[in-house]
Amino acid sequence: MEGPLYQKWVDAGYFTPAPEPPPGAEQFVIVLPPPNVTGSLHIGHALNHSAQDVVVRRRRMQRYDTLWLPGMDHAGIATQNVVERELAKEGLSRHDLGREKFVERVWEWKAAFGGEILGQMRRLGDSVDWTRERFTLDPGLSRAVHTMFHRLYHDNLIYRAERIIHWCPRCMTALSDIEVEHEDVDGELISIRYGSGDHSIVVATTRAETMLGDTGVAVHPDDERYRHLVGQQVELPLTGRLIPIVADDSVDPDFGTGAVKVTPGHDPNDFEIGQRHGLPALIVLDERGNVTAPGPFLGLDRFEARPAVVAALKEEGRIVAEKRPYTHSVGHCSRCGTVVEPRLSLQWFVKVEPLAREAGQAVRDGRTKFVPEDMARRYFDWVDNMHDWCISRQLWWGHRIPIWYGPNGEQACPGPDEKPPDGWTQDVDVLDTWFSSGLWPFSTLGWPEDTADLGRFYPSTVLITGYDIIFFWVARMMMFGIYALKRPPFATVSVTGLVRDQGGKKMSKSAGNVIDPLEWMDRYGTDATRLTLLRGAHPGTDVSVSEDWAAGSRAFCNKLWNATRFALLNGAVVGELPPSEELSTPDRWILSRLTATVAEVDRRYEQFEIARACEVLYRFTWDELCDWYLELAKGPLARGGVEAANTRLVLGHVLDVVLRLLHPVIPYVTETLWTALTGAESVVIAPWPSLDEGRPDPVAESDVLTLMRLVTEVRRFRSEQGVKPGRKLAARLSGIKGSVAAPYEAEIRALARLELPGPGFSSGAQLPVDGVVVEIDLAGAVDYVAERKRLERDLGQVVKELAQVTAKLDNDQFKSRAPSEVVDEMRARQARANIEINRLQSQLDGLPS
RNA sequence: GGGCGUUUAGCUCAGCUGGAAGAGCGCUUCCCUUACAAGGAAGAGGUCGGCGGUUCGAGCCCGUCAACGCCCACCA
Repeated sequence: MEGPLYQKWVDAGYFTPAPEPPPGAEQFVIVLPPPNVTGSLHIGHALNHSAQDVVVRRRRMQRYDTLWLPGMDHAGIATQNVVERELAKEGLSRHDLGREKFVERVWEWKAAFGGEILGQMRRLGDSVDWTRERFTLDPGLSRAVHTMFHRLYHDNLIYRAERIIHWCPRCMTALSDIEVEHEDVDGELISIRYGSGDHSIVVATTRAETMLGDTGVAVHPDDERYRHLVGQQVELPLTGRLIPIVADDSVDPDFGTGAVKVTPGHDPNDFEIGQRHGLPALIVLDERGNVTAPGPFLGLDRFEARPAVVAALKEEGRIVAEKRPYTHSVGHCSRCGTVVEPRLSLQWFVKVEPLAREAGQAVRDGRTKFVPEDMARRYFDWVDNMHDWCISRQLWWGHRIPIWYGPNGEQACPGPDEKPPDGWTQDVDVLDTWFSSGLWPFSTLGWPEDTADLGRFYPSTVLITGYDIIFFWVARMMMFGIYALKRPPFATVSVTGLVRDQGGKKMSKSAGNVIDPLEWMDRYGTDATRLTLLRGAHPGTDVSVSEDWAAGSRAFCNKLWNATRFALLNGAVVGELPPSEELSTPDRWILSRLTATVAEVDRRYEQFEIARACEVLYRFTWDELCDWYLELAKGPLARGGVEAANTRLVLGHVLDVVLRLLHPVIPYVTETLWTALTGAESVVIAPWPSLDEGRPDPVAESDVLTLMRLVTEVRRFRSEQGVKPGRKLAARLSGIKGSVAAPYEAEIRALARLELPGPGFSSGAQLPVDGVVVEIDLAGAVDYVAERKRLERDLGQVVKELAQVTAKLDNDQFKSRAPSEVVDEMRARQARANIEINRLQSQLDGLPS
């Protein structure tokens, strides 16, 4: 039913806000983190989108002016890689096509295969406004990107400089810090002697090949071992070059030999040392990672060059100690896994400090709140320590940098409506994909134009996202939003955890523990999949999911289905409820429990405690509604008359309310059941339940508790005595007259399977409960076979324990106690066991055969 | 190297401001009772990671140790 229902909702326009904001309605806007155009729905999306959908659907039912805007990110490197791989199959590279043709090809790819995830979002039930779908490369959004760049440039917040950046030799582009993943790698620390005799110094390195680019050696200024060498020159092996020894505070005298080889062209620290001491930066690796230094290594790949350089050094007797295993952290390209190479290169940067300061301030002064609050700390860690952001990428897929260069080396940044001077050429690089993502909360609404949507829907109310992207994405939206519109882009950032497997491990393809939400939707249904994830979605904490949970969620949906079916078969209707005085105690009880449920569910939702809300609803529906109320309703329904009419109304009402409460979590099942129950158009646009729809009734609650205790006591007695569930017991309920349970004797008898006492009744067992005594005639009622089996089992257990007494004492006690004590203890245990055996045996003997 | 988090029943996890230990799954026993066997009824199972402290009272607060996990990072 899922597909047609979703289509019905879209066709009816439920997810699209009214053309004009309804008078008096407050806005509720949620920012969808735009998935990559190459993406496919994974379990993390499923959790995140479900959580967002819950919040949005509830607000919509509460009659907020609600917008959830969908769209996709062009995902620069990721997408370009996909298309490049496709071209490779045809034996082509992007250079064979040329820039224009290649970009065309990417657009064709997008039209044919991109955006698969949008269909998957429909499937998941995301109640997004498809009429406002956006893509980061749409003309409007590109205009926003250009405008933003233009403004930042003229505010001196964007600059171009030669810096050491992370370079991916496979993608052949610069990367920002966040596109690099650090991983511990086992390497070797190699000690090399530079210079000779008194004029020599030993340095340590893990990247031997970079020595080809060394232009100095640095030591700590206070290091006595090397003081005499500072200012001198040593010979760089294999090259014959002389390089100076400099003194620099950044050197740790306790690490390695206390002397550092300085490679300003390929190491960020070394670059800074080089700047301080006027050491030139040599580039010895090209953009593919091949050696460019003249000599025998020219053209070798960096990983071929490393052993080759070591071998050559060895031959010259330059390797001092044996190479030592050394674990250190190495950066990898987050897109392709290639080891990144630090490389000096001319790139564009955003000057982050002033923007990040504002972004931090907005959270510090409470304009934007984190839920849970602790998550703000992670955010501060990030915004307070951000480096300048490298935004240029040597790619073709993306927003081209809006800078033009003149014939004499001038540069200009015209605005989106200005023309660059004739004959000038545009920068060939594109912008980091996160640059446009950072504008998402307002570029999607028409900024920089002063559109109606922008006024109506900015800033947004809440952002719901996993903590894994707080840093790069959230921080960037905050910086840009505050810069462009003077207000942070959202009032609340609600953080969800990551989805993990049953062992709490992160899901990854290599670990083979990935759960595919699409497969779950096939096997358990979309609603069960959503419920499974949401039942674990405590704010900010990771969710461990498993098949068991999914099966449990499916069972819940099924339970709800069957309960509603039962209600409809018995004529449940939604209508005006009779006054409480006319209702039975169970009717008043369930209405009272409903009030409590509405109140608690609402409170939990309000605080993003979706898991708690689900739990409360689960408990109410299953334990109270199905296990007790439905059972208690069967009597009145069968008896007919006013009782039955009232019960039908109460049942219809309770289901009406509980289905509306559940709708945000399990939209499809609730839509089907609620429309069947009410005959109304759709639960999507039904009003959110209010407290008025329940009736608190402490007296009914306590009375029904008594009734439950009576039934449960009898059931326990039956179970313990081995009475078959099907067998009815003759019983007298003495003292029930005048008790609160009096009107429900019939219900109690039905639920506990008790018959009226007949002639010759004899009271064999008495169960006192709240002033009522249930007297049961045991004649012929007890299943002595079952009782005998039970006693025999217990007896066997005690005999076994007796046999183990000696062994247990050996293990546990013998060493630490005096032998006489041990013997005493053993005798005591044997005595206790024998008493128990005798007791059980005599009970067994006393049973009728 | 820095920061954060977790540790409660066999498994996965709740437990709000300290006031008599909870759920789901699994397990045991019985039951196809006309909404539901993807179900019903009744049970077993925990020294709340260790140690120390505060308190009339600690799963919850403080200290400390341990194990596990995550994030950040320009340690040659």
